[in-house]
Amino acid sequence: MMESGRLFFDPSACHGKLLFLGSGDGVYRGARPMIGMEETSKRRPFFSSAEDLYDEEYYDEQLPEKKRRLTPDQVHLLEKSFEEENKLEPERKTQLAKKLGLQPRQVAVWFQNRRARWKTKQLERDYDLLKSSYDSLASNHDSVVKENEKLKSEVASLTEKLQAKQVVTEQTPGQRADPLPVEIINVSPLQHRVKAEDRLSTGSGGSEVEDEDGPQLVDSGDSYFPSDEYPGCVGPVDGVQSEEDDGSDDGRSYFSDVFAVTGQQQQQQQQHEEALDWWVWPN
DNA sequence: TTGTGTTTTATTGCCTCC
DNA sequence: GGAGGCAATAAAACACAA
Repeated sequence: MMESGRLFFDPSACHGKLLFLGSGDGVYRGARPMIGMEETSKRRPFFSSAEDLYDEEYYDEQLPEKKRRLTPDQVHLLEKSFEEENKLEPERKTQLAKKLGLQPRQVAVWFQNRRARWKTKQLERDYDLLKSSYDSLASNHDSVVKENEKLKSEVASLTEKLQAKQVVTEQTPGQRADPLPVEIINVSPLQHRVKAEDRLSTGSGGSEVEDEDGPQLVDSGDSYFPSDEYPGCVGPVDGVQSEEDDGSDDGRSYFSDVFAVTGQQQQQQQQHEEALDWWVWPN
């Protein structure tokens, strides 16, 4: 029994184009064997037993150039080896080839194709992770928009009440009757709430909020979203910083400090990072 | 049985690294 | 320049529905 060719064909004979029918244009068209369709009746089933594979008689009837699948045992060993290290050093290639009764070239090709399959799967996994991450962010965004709408309507309602109250005080002698400043109508809902509360609680009439463009809420020591009133809001507002203020720009989401990350999200993040670690194969 | 889709084995050409 | 890796691709082998 031949050492290297006992299981399958002799791949060394397959590397050239001599065994293949030419396509006529000199261009290689793939591993077309020199056998006719009548050979199909001699096809070996995919899951042949090891005994069959060592049966010389079985292969004597086969033309050597026929493409064959590896046995489950061979694939198992190759998979184990791939798990240990997905790249193949020359020495390991030779050892594996001897062990499996294959040509080193076949082992190398198997690893090459296996890496390609792994990469495809990895891309699918990465896509799924990114998609779930996006879905989660989109969901958060929706809830923020709804909360914003709710706050806006609350501000409008409070403004109406405030104006009504001022009308009453105007008609009452001895009371201040300052007209509502125009700016209070135009500021963002959050700032609006701050200004209104400043006026109502301290009576100072002043406000430290000057910039209407950004969410620059000055630290007053209090949360503008009392947890009992706004259970959906996590953490004090003074934790919100503008991007300019934030010296700890580590590339993470701006919202990560505002919205608590769920356990699931943390797990997904960790999985993704592990996946990316895997992605960079060691050399 | 047959047509069709998927998986596996293998080749080719290009690129990078030493 | 040779060795090895990867992407693209071909074709055999296989699975499966009609």
